[in-house]
Amino acid sequence: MSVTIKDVANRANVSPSTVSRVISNNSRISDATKERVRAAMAELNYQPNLIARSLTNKSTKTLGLLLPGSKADLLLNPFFVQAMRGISSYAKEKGYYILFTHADNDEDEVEVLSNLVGSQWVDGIILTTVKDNDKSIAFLQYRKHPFVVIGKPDDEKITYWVDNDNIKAMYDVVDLLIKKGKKNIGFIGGSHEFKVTKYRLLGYLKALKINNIKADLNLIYEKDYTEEAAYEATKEMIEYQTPDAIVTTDDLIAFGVQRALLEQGIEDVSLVGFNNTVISQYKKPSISSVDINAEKLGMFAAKLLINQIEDTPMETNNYIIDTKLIERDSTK
Amino acid sequence: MSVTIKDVANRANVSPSTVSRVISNNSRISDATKERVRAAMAELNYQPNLIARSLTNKSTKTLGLLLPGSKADLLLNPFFVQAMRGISSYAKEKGYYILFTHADNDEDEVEVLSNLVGSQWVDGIILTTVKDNDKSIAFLQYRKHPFVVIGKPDDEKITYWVDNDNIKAMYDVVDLLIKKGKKNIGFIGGSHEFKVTKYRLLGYLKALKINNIKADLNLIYEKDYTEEAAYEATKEMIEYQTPDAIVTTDDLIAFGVQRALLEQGIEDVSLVGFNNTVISQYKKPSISSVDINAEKLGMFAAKLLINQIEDTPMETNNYIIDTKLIERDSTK
DNA sequence: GTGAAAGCGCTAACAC
DNA sequence: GTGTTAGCGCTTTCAC
Repeated sequence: MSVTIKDVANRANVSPSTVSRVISNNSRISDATKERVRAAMAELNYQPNLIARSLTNKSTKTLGLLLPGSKADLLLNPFFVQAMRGISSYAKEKGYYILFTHADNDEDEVEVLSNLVGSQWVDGIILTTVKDNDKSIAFLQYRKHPFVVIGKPDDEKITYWVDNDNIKAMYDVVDLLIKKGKKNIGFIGGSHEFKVTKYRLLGYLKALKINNIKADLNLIYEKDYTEEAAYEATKEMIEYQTPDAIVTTDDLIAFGVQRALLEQGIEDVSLVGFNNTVISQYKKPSISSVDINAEKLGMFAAKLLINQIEDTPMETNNYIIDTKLIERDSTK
Repeated sequence: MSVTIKDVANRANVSPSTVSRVISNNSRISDATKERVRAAMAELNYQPNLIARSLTNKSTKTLGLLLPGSKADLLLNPFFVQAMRGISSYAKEKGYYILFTHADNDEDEVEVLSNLVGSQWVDGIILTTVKDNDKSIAFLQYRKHPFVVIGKPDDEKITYWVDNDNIKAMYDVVDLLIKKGKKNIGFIGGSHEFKVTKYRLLGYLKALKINNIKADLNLIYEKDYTEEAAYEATKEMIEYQTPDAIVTTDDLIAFGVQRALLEQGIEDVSLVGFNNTVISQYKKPSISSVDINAEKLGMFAAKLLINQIEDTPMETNNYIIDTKLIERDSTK
């Protein structure tokens, strides 16, 4: 049997409520008893039962982290891992635990959330992707459960979120390529279903427009988030016309593009990925990539969520995290 | 206010205990009332409060996953990520949540564990590394708290654990190299502090012995788990003598070795890593590596732990997970 | 400044 | 079969 607040109370010759007050550092307790209680706690090696505390407080000091279903490469994508690290660090600092869970597929996601929320197991939830018309966001909004998403949601005014400025990030990349003399720039993105694809496409289009280059729909592809889909898209694109640069929305996609290019013996096409994965620097040629600062995204997500849970006044409902193009041989 | 068991009871005109019985599918409840209660639950959209349930049951159906401190590359090492995936899948299937936490450094680790255990927040704990004279294991043993470790512990009879057969895995690698005609084989491992280093070194020594090759201490290094340390070790080793093969205990180490070799213009030294990271296949030349099946390690760790928690009779206190050498250009 | 008592939502022993 | 009751360990009114 573990030691409870009652045991401490007995030992210190006070009532349980007094012990509770000492724990929460309540002011109107005399220093003398405070000392006595603390001593008793130390002697008995008392540790509060957080479950019991959670039940009374209706707060578990736990954040739910939902990783998306379906994507087999989920945990292989360093983005999630780095984000988790940021979340975990900040949460720990603030005394929160992280409940880690994953959906088996897209349909499963709301189900998982419903259990998490309904069971009252977590004070808030962190979503790691945003889709068009996101069912999970809709659900959490409906349930009025605190949450934050990594990615810019539809209703950017209401929802709490953190994201990079994806339009600008891609704009800068394309603009740079144009300044370097590239004129026919292809775009290969992941599924349009993901917001991030959309915003990066917008940045691409914007850069073309400002530089008076007409967008060519035959140079724009939005397929799956896989190396294979990107490989196929590239082959198709090349059949129509070989661009002098290709920008992508993910390193994984860039890998597929590079494979297709090399196979065709094409060498002078610039290439840019996103997420700055470790592998991109080991490719031949090494691939330039945009570092999205995932750990910082995670940290600030945790921050927004915890502030929200604790009703800390906030000046904003979102944070924009800076990005940085890491140039390598593929854009030299 | 969320709906409680009482609300359901009122609605169905039964007592709370009856509702509770329906939830746990207790046998001696008439089908009629069962139906009525179920209907009420559905209408009210009732979801049990797991915190309350945990308090009475003294079980949270949550597993604590502790990731080690200090190592900055913690989450970058795909081993942990893959293991997490295996753990998470199995746990979910069995209705358990995963509480994810990390220590900031080695001293912090017992502290974190103590809080986790003392707060009664988790039913069991998964440790992801084992050290010589492991403080965390000692602590959990002392507290008699269910736990399982990934890695072979000192007291392999008592503790529950999963691991690869690291002696055999390395033995097979070295034996294969010898069969291929290599005679001077170097060993570069991570810190001796980690059990895994020790076992792999044993496998290395065993293979040499069986093949009547005398071990040469100048060809054996145990340093940090970093690319840099491996790079330095290799340079030192070469100064003494260039081996015709080098085996390592981690891909990261193999990368450092390869860098040193390439810099010296040495090309005919076979090289083998461990963990079969994605990067190893993209290196030039691609690096052969032992796949340790981390996801399976995680799955079986979860299995052992949950069985232990639920007092399911078990025929064993450990599982040995198979490994597989993935041959690439570095051993061709 | 401190204690008594009620209550958080659930389960389980004990009645009937 | 079903209801009554006590209790899990804590916090928090409300007394004094």
